[in-house]
Amino acid sequence: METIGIADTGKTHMNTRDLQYVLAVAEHRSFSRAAQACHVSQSTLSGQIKKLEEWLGVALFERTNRRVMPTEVGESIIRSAARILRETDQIREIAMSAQDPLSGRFRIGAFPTLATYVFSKLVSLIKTDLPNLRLVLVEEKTDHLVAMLRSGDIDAALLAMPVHDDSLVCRQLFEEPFLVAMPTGHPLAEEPVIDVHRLAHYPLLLLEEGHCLRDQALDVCQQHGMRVDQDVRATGLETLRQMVRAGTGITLMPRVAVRDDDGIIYRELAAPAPTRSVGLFYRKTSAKRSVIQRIDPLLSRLAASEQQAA
Amino acid sequence: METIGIADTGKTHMNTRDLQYVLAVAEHRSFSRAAQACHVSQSTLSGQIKKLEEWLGVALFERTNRRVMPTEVGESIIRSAARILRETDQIREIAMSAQDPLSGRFRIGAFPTLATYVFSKLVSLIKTDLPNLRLVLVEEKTDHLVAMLRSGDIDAALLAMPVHDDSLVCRQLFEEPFLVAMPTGHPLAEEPVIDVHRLAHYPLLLLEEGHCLRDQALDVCQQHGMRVDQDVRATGLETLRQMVRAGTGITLMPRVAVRDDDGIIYRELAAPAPTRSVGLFYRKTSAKRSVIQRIDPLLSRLAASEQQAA
DNA sequence: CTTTAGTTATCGGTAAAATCGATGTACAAC
DNA sequence: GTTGTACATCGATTTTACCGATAACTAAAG
Repeated sequence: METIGIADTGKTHMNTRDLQYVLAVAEHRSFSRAAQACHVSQSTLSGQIKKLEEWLGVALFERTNRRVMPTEVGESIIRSAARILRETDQIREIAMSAQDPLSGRFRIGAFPTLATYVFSKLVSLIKTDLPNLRLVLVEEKTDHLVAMLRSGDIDAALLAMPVHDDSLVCRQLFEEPFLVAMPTGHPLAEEPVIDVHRLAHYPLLLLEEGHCLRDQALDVCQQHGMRVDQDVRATGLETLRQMVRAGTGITLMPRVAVRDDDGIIYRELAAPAPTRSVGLFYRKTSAKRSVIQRIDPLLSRLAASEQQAA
Repeated sequence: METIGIADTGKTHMNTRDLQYVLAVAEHRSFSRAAQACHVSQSTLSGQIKKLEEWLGVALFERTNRRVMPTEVGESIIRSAARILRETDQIREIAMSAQDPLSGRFRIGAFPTLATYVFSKLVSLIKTDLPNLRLVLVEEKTDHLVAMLRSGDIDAALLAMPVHDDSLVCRQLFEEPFLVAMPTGHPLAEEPVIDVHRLAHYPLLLLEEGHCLRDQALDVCQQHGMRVDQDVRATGLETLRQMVRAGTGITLMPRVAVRDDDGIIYRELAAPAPTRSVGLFYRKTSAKRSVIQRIDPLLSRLAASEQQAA
């Protein structure tokens, strides 16, 4: 029969197997040899090719008993089929190389007053322990990070606890005390350890709205009846540090941000010292849990070294 | 379960249907809506995606009850899947547009002493009647054309009959008488119609080996005891014509090649005049039979106009 | 002309896969 | 809690792919 007109074969979709059959026939120029190559019976291969041809409404091959050759359309379609099979191979390759989740991309976020001090160390730890992991670092304020976590824009985030979001789970990493930062010559600098109540006399400099460090500091203030310098809103922790050095006031500073610094004196607070708790957050459903499980101990080591440095 | 490790799902091949499922989920960000869009039940779609994921060994989507989002690998694979579906669409388009065989490529051959005189007319006929047909013309000697026909390098050929090849079929087009071509002033020119036996006195100029016109002329010679000028072997019909004009000798010329020509006189041969029969040859199994059936009448008209011109 | 060896096409039965509908399970909102 | 809504799972059914045997055909050899 001529292959004009559309036969309803009930077939709805193409199968890569069929395309391989087609390519095999095109290559071997024989149904039976192609069938051997595909490890199916000749009848199966003939039948499948026939169905495909009926579905397409065109003959892919011109059959002689001595020879099988592609038709003109067949040639075009064979080229397309080859492209498709290359692409399916690529899918398998993508999947294969992703079998090892440690060689993928991992997007992790941290809020600004932590990110600066943690990311560089995190990067060097990851580089040695998980060299194939492509790390993407995101420094955003906490609210934004939570939104990104939920929408899948990042895989994990270092956040100050607590964060109330049922779709997320958390592993606590370290508890970090706040220290008092003051300019050299400040009256409080005379004591090696400062009782929180002493701070009531000195209005605290804070970061602008939205920074969780601001909220944490505000918490401390409210608990101990401290005052806040309402006129100053620093945009970043380093700016805040400069202000302290310039004698504008004093502030609370998380320990990660503490460093030897001309013009500034850091003093611990007396127990029970106010702290902030940092945890690693990720979606309960995250597909990257295996990566997270590997990163977790690294972060713990990082946390331990922080404690030790103090 | 984590998607690490290779699960043997018995699955062997990818189906475009599955890829459409994947794309639908990626688009609708929901299994149930995707299922609706694909006109299958949600259970089917879930099951198929799951099987695909197991086969690939990676999760394509991260599922929450409120949200479905592609994993990192998922994104890559979704892009590949989109490319594959585009390509399968193209296959269908190729097949569709080939439904009309009259818009394809048609490769036709003719032997040299015919091609020159027939192809130009054939082209103009096709251009008006089958404007979408892309015509490829091949001028080769008969043996080569037969080989090309058999191997599928051309779809049809105009050949001098008979051609003995069981894989080919033939439709006779026209029977073409040979005329005698001689220089002006030749003794034979005095008669309006020449009896074949008169030619015995004048050795015939012939084409070189391999040309079917040579074989045809040799046949005529043997049948009527004519002689051949063994020293001359023209490489083409126009060369032969120049030789005749130069007075080198006389020759037989098929009527298609006859034209008003200074220095040459053509004379018909007395009945039963020797002829050559030209037919259209194509493979029994040719996928282009529908095109051939449309070209056939055009060739007949061409043949008729030849007869009439005489 | 008959035989033989090689090809593709076809048929019936069987194994496997896709599908459906119903149900299970988890989560979020109220 | 309760309800609503999502995805996962299960068993029965339909559809599909597959095989083996065989038919139909061709080319070449006897």
